[in-house]
Amino acid sequence: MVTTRVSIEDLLREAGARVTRPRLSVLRVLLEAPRALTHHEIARRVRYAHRVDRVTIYRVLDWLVAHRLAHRVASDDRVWRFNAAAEGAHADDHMHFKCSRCGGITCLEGTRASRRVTLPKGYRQQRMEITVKGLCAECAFA
Amino acid sequence: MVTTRVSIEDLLREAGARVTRPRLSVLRVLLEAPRALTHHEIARRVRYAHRVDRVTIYRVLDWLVAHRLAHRVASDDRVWRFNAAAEGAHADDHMHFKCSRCGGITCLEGTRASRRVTLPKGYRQQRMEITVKGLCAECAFA
DNA sequence: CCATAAATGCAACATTGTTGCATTTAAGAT
DNA sequence: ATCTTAAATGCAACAATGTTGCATTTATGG
Repeated sequence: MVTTRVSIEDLLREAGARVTRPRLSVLRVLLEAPRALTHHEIARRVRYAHRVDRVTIYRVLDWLVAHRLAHRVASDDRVWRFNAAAEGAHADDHMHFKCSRCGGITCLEGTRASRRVTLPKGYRQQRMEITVKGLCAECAFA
Repeated sequence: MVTTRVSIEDLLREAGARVTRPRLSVLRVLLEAPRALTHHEIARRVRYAHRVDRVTIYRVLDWLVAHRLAHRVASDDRVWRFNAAAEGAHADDHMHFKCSRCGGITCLEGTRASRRVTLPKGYRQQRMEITVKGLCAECAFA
């Protein structure tokens, strides 16, 4: 995704936030990433440009998620991953893919993670989370 | 599930393990639980009877999973949960349900978590993990 | 009862994330 | 351009979950 600095600023401003260097950097990193990134990966990329505290990055990520500029993706390795959701139109109802070799997580655009299921008596269904496990193109090739 | 002490011993012995008090206790706790338990919940129940080190419980759980006497279930709260799999026949291919209020996780017996999905070019599918979110009977009622 | 490998307990460490609080700063007001 | 102030940041300490190294204890076969 190609995004100029100006439009990243605009995204933040439209959300009603102060435009700060940590926010610009984190959002830019997410927008440029081809897949969901962990806090660790984000911090590494951000710090490559300039120093930002880990706690600040956690808080920026929380803020981005709360303001729907990013998605938070769970995984079985107990580490949150984050995706940019610049368009805001990114429905939160698709499957995710997790490579069992490199651990990378990507959204499976065009899939639907919703289906009515027969639950035990008294249970109420709200939504569904589906993760497809396998090998990504790079790991399958190697 | 009703299980006598003798049969729990047999389960361990058949798996080729020494029969020790921590293993008996942990497996018994899992067999008696109506849903998947966290390490914390297991430790609390085991220690109610006698003192066992946390590390030992982690190692017993690892051992049970490796020997297919238990299943390990991931969740978005970054905490592993464990189910007894006494029959060994418990296919590892069903959906899970997670209550968004109490956090409890149960297996949805009779469901299948496998479906072929169209992946990006070069990707290879191995399996699928499906979690249905909602309210369990108790929380839906309250 | 003995020998021994396996299991346990303990302390220390690792990773991921959170909280409290003092300091700095973006952005509107002057 | 400067000032004011709430918002954002940085830092230190803490919390939860899980792992590793190693000395001690113990279940089991002989």
